[in-house]
Formats: sequence, C-alpha cells, structure tokens
Amino acid sequence: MSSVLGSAPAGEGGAVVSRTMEAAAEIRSRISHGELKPGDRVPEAKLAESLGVSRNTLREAFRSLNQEGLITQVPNRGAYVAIPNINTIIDIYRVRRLIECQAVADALPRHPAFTDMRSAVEAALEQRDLDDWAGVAGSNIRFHRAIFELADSPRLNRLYVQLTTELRLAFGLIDDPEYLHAPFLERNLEILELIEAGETAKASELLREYLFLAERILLAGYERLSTT
Amino acid sequence: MSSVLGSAPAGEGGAVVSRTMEAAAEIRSRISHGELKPGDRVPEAKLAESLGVSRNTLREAFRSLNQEGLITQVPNRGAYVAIPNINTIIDIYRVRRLIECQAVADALPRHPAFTDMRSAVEAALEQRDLDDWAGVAGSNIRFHRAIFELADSPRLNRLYVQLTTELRLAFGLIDDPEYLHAPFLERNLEILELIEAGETAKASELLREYLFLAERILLAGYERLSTT
DNA sequence: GCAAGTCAGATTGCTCAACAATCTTAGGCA
DNA sequence: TGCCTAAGATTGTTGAGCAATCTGACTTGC
Repeated sequence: MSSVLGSAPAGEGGAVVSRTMEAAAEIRSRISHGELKPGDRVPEAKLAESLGVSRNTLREAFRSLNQEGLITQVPNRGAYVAIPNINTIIDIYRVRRLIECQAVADALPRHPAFTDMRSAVEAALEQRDLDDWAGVAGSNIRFHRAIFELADSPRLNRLYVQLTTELRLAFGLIDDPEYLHAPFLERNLEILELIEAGETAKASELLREYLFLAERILLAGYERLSTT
Repeated sequence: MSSVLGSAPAGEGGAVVSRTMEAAAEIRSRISHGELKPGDRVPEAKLAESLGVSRNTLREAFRSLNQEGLITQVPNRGAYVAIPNINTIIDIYRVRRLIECQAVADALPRHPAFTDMRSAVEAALEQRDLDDWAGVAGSNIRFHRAIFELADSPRLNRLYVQLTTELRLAFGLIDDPEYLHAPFLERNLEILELIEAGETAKASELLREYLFLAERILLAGYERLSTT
C-alpha cells in the first residue's frame, strides 16, 4: 500500500471530510498540476491503490468528478481525464460573456467583490514582473471569479468553478501562460477602475471585447496544436 | 428482494445505462412525483433494498443526485430530499432573469427554439381549458427551457435542468399549480410573438417583469406555508 | 496480404458481508 | 430538570468475488 492521503484521526478545526472527498480532491489536484493530462486513462484499480482507498470509495469520487466535468466516464470502458475541445471553449466563452458582462453592467457600487478584484489585479502585475506566469494565471482566474461574485448568486459561482475547471484543462493543453494571460493584465486594471468609477456600461463593453479576444487567442493556440 | 428496476439483458437501441444511472433516475422520478417529499430522509439500506441494488451502487447514485441539488448529504447522518428555502428561490430567479432576459434580447431571428416555444405555449393554453394544471406546469417549464435554448449553450441548458429540478421541489411544496402558473399563460404568448416580430428588447423587458412577478408569487406562497 | 472470427486477459459494474466510526435515543442518576 | 451513559441504528469504508464487457493478439480462410 502506498497511500498518499493523510489519515488524521479526525477532530480538527476544518470541516468533516470523508475519504471519498479526499480522494476526489487529490485527483483534482493531480489534474490541475499536470500529473494527469487530458485524455489520460484513470484505471480504478491502480489509482485506488496509489491513493490508498478501496475501489468502491474511488468510484464514488469518480461520480463527483464526472459531474464536475473533470473526467469523462464511458460505461464498461472506464474514466478519462476530460479533453476540452474547440466546442467546449466556444461554449465556455459564450457563457462567460453572457454572465460576466451582465454582472459588471449591473454591479452595485462599493460591492465587496471590488476588494478581491483589486487584490487579484495587483497580484497579477507583481507576478508578471517576477516572471511568475503560473501565478499570473491564478490571479487572473481570481479576478474573473470576483466578477462572477458581483452577481451575488451562489449558483452562478458554482457554475464558474465548473467553467474554470474546464478552462484550466484547456490552458494546460496550450501550456504557455504568458501567451495566454499577458495581453490582459492592463485591461483588468482598466475594467476595475471603470467599475469603481460607476461606468459599468463602458466596463461591460470593454469586458465583452476582452472575452472575445481571449477566446480567439485560446482557439488560435488550439489551431497550432492540431497542425503540429 | 423487491426490485423495481428493470433488468433487461442489455443490447437495445438506447444508450447504455448502468444500474447506478437507473437507480438515480428512479429516485429522481419518485421525487418529482411526490413519493419522496422535501425533507424526507433517504436511508441507504431501505432504499437500496426497495430499488433492488446494493448499497454501494446506491451510494454512487446519491453522489450524482447530490450534485444535481436534488438531495442533501450530511456526513454520517445520511441523505435528505433537498428543501428549497427562500434563499434558494431568490437565487434561482436571479439567475433566470440574468440568463433568460439576455437570451431573449440576443435571440437570433428564426431560431429553431421558436418552434418549441410555440408548441409549449399552445399546449399550455389547451391544458388550461381542460383544467389539466399539472400539464400546464410541464408546458410552462418547456417554454422556459426553449428560452434557455436561444442562447445555444449546452452548459446553460445543463444549468437550466438543475434550476428546474430545484424549482419543481419548490412548486411541489406549494402544490397549487393553478395559483402558480395561471397568471403567465397569456404573457408567454405575448413574449413569443414579440420575439418572433424581432422586438427582442421589448420581449426581454416583459420577461423581466414576468420573472419578478413569478418570484413574488412563489415567495408569497412560501410565506403562507410557514405561517399556517 | 487482408478480412473475419475467436479467445484469453484486463477492466469495469455490481454485489455481499463485515467492521469501525458516528449519530440518535432512551434510561438512569444526581 | 438536566447531564451522562449505554445500546441501537445508520453511515463510511474495506476487501473479495463474480459476471459482463472491452481490448488486442492470434488464427483461419479467402
């Protein structure tokens, strides 16, 4: 047995977590860290052993991950790390434009999410100066998560988590955070300041162009992938 | 053993369905038919026996249902049919206003979804004349599903399925389809005709008022529930 | 050489039985 | 009444096992 999951005897400050949830979290982390790449098979027996859980427990974790869109399950053939294709990208950006632009346009003045937006923008600029592009990617995602939060809707926030989960897979396929994120740092700041100044209509329009451009850049990266 | 699930030896035209999926479908159906009501406990052992599946299989089904928002799982205490509370209602309508109004405003001319919208509207009017209010409820949901389809986004459609799943629970608590749906039949027709006439801005505005009213009616019904 | 058929090995889908951990509840006691 | 305890019930997790299905290599016949 080569368990990776901790097995503290419970009784800590944090919430109660089952082994199933731990397993799911560990797989999520392996995917987002690139140990598991899109298209990889995820065999039950091997993974169960490497995580130190039983097959049954792992299968429960798979059900969760499947519905999060992280893995794809084919009956009798097993689970694969999901491969975001071009249609996925197009759909995700369609949804983002619809929700983010509206959220910005309707943003209430002095909304608590402003704080998160500003800290994400500033962190991203610092990280760029340090050439920490992975950090920039994370900060950029935090910025847009804050935009979603402007809508004050738990359900939309949950949707956003799913969208970024899938987007991260796509970013991972391109694997060039500078190419993907550099063009947007200044714009993030610009959008934030427009919102704070109450010019939500302008901010929303700027964000719309921004998201179209981001989609184009990502799709162009995909194009290059498939032709090489 | 008193299995309810069919166990055909496989090999039919339809998609491959696992026992887990069958179990989940059966539970979904029991909830939407009112056999299981919000707040009901759903004990693993009993339900597994009544469905004719093992506890492990049922637990996998629970994972799916949990993420669909149909049941709530509390660690070490089991699963309950979800109880939509007032915050749930408010959030769902917030999301619906944001997405449906935008989808209508951006609707492409002669979109295929128009057909569904019209057939749903007409079905609802006929059902009203037959006093088939359960039918009206279903047609009304079909109408709004078609509105979501105007956005041409698989992810938004999936979101809509989740929202209506939860809404159905709320409607079930009120249990007065005429009260809930009668005020909207004429408006549905009006909105449809505005869209078809290309007056999407007007249609969107009308829909927004509509959704605010629907929310108010549902919340008022809730109010009466808790005070009686 | 190539298409079709066959068969063993691997993997998944599902079940069962068992046990530890946790929650609930009913009694007992101060 | 209010707290404590012990028994009972339910969940969390495991491991073994078997049938169904898929995969890939091998054989066969053209």
